[in-house]
Amino acid sequence: MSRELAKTYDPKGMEERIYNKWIDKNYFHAEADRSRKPFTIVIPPPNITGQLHMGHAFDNTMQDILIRFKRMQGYNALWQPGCDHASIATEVKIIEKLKEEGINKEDLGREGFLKRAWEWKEEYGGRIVSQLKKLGSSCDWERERFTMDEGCNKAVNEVFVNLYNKGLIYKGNRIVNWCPVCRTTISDAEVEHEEQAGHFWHIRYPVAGTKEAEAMLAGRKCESPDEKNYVVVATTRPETMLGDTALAVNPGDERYTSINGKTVVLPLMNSEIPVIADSYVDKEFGTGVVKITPAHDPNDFEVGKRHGLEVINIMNDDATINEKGGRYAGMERYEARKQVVADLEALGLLVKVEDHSHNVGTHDRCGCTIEPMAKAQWFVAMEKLAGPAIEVLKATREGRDCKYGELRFVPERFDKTYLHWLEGIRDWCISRQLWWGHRIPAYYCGDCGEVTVSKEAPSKCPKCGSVHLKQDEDVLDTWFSSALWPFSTLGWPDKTEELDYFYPTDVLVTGYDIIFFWVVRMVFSGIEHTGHSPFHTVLIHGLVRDSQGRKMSKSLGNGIDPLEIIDKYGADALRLMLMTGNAPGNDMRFYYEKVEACRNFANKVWNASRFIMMNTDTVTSGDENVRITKPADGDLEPVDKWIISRLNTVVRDVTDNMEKYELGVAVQKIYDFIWDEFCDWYIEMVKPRLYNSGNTGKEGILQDSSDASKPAGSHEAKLVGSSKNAALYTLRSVLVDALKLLHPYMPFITEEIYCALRDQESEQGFGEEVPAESIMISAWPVYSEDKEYAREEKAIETIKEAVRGIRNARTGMNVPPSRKAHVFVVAKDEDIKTTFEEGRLFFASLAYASDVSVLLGNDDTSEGEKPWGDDSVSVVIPGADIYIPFDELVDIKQEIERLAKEEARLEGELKRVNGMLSNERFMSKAPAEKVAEEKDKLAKYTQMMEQVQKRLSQLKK
RNA sequence: GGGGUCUUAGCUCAGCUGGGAGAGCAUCUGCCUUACAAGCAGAGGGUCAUAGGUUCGAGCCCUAUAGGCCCCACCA
Repeated sequence: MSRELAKTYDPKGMEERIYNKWIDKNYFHAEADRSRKPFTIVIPPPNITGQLHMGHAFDNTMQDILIRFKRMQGYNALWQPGCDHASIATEVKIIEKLKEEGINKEDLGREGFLKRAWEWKEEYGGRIVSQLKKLGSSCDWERERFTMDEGCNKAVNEVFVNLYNKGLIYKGNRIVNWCPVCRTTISDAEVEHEEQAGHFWHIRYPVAGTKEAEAMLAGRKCESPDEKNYVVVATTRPETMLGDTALAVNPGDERYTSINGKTVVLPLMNSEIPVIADSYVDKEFGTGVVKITPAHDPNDFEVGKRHGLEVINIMNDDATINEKGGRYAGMERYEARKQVVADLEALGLLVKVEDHSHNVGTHDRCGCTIEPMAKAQWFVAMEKLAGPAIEVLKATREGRDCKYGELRFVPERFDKTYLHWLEGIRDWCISRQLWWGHRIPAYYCGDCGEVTVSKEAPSKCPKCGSVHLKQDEDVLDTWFSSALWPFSTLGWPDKTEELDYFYPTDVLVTGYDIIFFWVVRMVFSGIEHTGHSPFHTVLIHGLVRDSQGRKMSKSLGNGIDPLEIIDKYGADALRLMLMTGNAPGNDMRFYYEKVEACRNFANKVWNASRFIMMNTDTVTSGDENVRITKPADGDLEPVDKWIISRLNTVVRDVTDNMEKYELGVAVQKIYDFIWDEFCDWYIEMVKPRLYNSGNTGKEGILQDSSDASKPAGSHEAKLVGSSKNAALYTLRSVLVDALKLLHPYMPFITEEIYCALRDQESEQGFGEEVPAESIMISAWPVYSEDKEYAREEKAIETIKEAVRGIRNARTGMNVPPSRKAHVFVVAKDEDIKTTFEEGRLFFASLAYASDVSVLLGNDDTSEGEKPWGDDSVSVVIPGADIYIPFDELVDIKQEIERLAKEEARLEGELKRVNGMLSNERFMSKAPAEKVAEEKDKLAKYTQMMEQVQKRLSQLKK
């Protein structure tokens, strides 16, 4: 029974059916198994709030390709899936949804809110997973995890307590990035800097005790002021002066030695503040005097610490001015700025306003301008953790052994990004003023104030015994739990079999935009808690942009939904499109034309397979005993050996490329092999053998046989004519291997065809001893020296050259394919003659020949007798002259022109080759191989040149 | 301010450790050749940004320049 393929490739319905089969068969599942080598990838957990976008499609296609490739190579491949709770992103969405219902989160209270959040998770958490399935992702769904599940929470608490006890987590009052919209702190990595046009306000601060100060305190302009009694400060943020606690000058700045140590009166606030000297101040910049606002600037904070200055936070959490800001209290920060400037001007204290562009920090999520504020928060001390994370990469790069394992980036250039970030890293603020997330396991005693950090909630204060304990209200940065993902998902901190077997994992696949957020943190966490880098390779990819090169974004509305593409073109086409034609780590653009091209390729594969199956059917159907069998080497024709040899090379190269993560290059080779070599050449070459009954002197019809190649112990089998059998067997076996190479990229169509081939009743002709029940668990093809046929490769190349030459000449003269002609091949030697004789049948068909005569050419004798006649088109290829008598169709003038063009081309080649070979330095310094190669070319071109010139002289007579 | 990256055919991009410039799309010319018109056979089209250097040999390595993009950075 054979299963027929539909006429046109149509992924609809097929993909889902196949995916369900894979799930049913449990192919994606991996168990720890000491007898096999593991290969592990942990998925970058998508946010539960997320919808599959092109970035996910790109990222997960790459992972699936690697996993499927390794699985077929025999590795015990685990792709560990799961989702991220995405603390702030999710909380924001839930708040939005509540808002629609007219509820705000405080109404619900913490517990009520969390209940809603978990409901949300249940509702949307599965959506992204089902979308990943549509893409074909072969994740081990039985092992699906969530960054906020019980196990991950256990890991988080373990790590927090552990780091706290080591002094690597601490609570401190420091400047943090405060988002006034989200009302929470964020980490440095979440701040985006953007250049903004702003101003430089030059402000006078009067020296205390002067008449200028008196006037200001009295609330009026000073009449005829003495500039010497003012200190002028330039600032970009005048409103922060409300919290100034000093002015600072450089200790070496002679302009200001006289006022150093004196006090000035802070305008508007009318408090006295000192002028201090600190080397932080740059003499060259601005006026050389800096206002110091320790509560709202990280540098000022440091200066303040050095000089024991008061830290006055003048803002509320929503960035309005608080009661410390005097009469500006209640104003929004930019409104306050306006008012402050106006008031200064009224007091005659504004010297000038300059245009000035400066960097402003914004929150990457909401875009709001970050307010630096001094706050008591939890931090991870980074210096000690960063060291090993730097070392493991450097050691790997320098080829040194490292006790933490290995770590490399592909492409390599990203290790600079990684190192640079780590080398300049500052402590990581991990507490967030949110509810959705891992709550900080710190407990405060209501009586003695003792802080207890503990995995389990303590029942009483360990210091005073009080039971009035209150857990910290804050939750952890979402990346704190993601950082543990490679090992928390495998059971850590428990010593599980999975952890022992699958960890450290192998490859991490992610976009370059996630290196700081996630990769860095996984590496130092992995090393700190497990002693190993969590993976040896980080495969980095770029962004998928729209056709104009813009980032896909919601606000632009230029996003393309991968699910729509899958629906229309199939997941295979989308996957191929994402993997093709772009270099590792580079961004790519999305074009519908590209997807279409990939869909067309799928159709090509589909139809080639259909062709092969149809031809198998015509031979085997109607007679149960007819089988396609593995041909003896002697039954293979040169074309068969040629394609087998070519495939063999492709197998080697593709495997090599994939092992080096060159996925785009690899698939290009598969594509070219299938389309150009297999479909456009091999199938065409083999057609005459399939269609004609009598060919090449070998048996072409069904016959009884007692051939030894008959499968042992089989029933009375009939063999197909051996040439036809060899052709069909080769077609099928090459197709199967090509499908296998393609499978990681296009899993669905390759599975569909593989199974159809398998079902077709001709198992011995399948191409492998025992076909697997699914291509995804079949064995990856391996290169074999036995499959190299150098002689046949060369022979077929020669024929291809002849065919191309003939087609070219015919097109040049506008000869339609229907106009067949006798083709005379005059071979220069026996080898070439044999080549054409052996290939006569398909050569004739490809060259539109009515008949082919192959002669052994002898330059001297061929002069007289010319069976092809004078009015012939001639084609010169290495090793042979080809003549096609077209009589009335041949325009001698045109023919001369064509040959003259060829002569000119050869002349150029000869000039180049001769130039190289006459260059003494080339001859002495270039490798012998290269020199020999050039000598061969010289011989080839010389011969061709002679042929062309001879023919030209004949024609010109 | 530091770092990275790009500049190759009309468009979008490949080109792996240096050894005769490629693909897809687009354009032009023929073909409904019984797997495929989502196809087949051909064709045109590129001083590989510019200038130096290393080398027998450079799209590829080095330096500088111009332009584009990205990331990082506490000069108020």
